[in-house]
Amino acid sequence: MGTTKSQIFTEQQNDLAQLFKVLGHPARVAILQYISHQNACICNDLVEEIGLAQATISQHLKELKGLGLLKGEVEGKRMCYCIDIDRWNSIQNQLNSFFNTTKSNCC
Amino acid sequence: MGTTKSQIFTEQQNDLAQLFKVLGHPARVAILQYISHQNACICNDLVEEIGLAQATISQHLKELKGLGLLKGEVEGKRMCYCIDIDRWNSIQNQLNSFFNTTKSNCC
DNA sequence: TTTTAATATTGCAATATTACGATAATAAAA
DNA sequence: TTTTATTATCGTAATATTGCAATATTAAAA
Repeated sequence: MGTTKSQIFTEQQNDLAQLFKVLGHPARVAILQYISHQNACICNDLVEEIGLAQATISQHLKELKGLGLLKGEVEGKRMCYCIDIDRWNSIQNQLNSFFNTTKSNCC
Repeated sequence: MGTTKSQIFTEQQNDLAQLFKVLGHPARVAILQYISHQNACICNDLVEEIGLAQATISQHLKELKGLGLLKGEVEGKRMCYCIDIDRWNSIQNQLNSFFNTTKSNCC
């Protein structure tokens, strides 16, 4: 037990839940908001800005990268993380499609 | 450790993350989809439909209720769970507002 | 080459989540 | 009133997540 029984759900349901799950942490919400207001991002800024340890920030960035929401570019010894706007839009569409199809049949 | 450091984030960030988090489980996605296609819902149907134990389904329903997404009506010895459409729309708006404000400043 | 700075990875402790059996609670039916 | 059916709650086991210190990695700077 303790493990989500993914095999009993459709791929679409698992994917959608995964999207929500990655966005379901205030640090990751804050990271996305901060990056979007900088037009660029250096990880060390985030450590000061957010107030979590460097290792923790790096871990959260990894999850956002895993979803394809962030793309990282090496700039010397720094990393510049940016939001992948195509992926961003595609995810927004997926979520809206879920909301719209669900509500249209609602009692 | 193991606990999210909510106190370092804004209320808005915590609330938004909480919304995403509750939606971030395939069983809860499946429950919402199933309810919306029934126009009404009896918990026992869900147990058969989803394939998780009754106690587990009841727990997931509780989380969705906690978010205000579901409203339950007692019908004799049954519960009829419905999606609260106002709350549903309000959550969809919150999410879209997050997506739109974030992307508008993106690099 | 050595040092320095930035980021990633590893290992671990603490807490949270998921799932389910057992049981309680509730209300209709017999 | 007793039984039956439905849903909620409790207790617990298994796994996942969060967070951080320590360390590794990488590349520029000295």
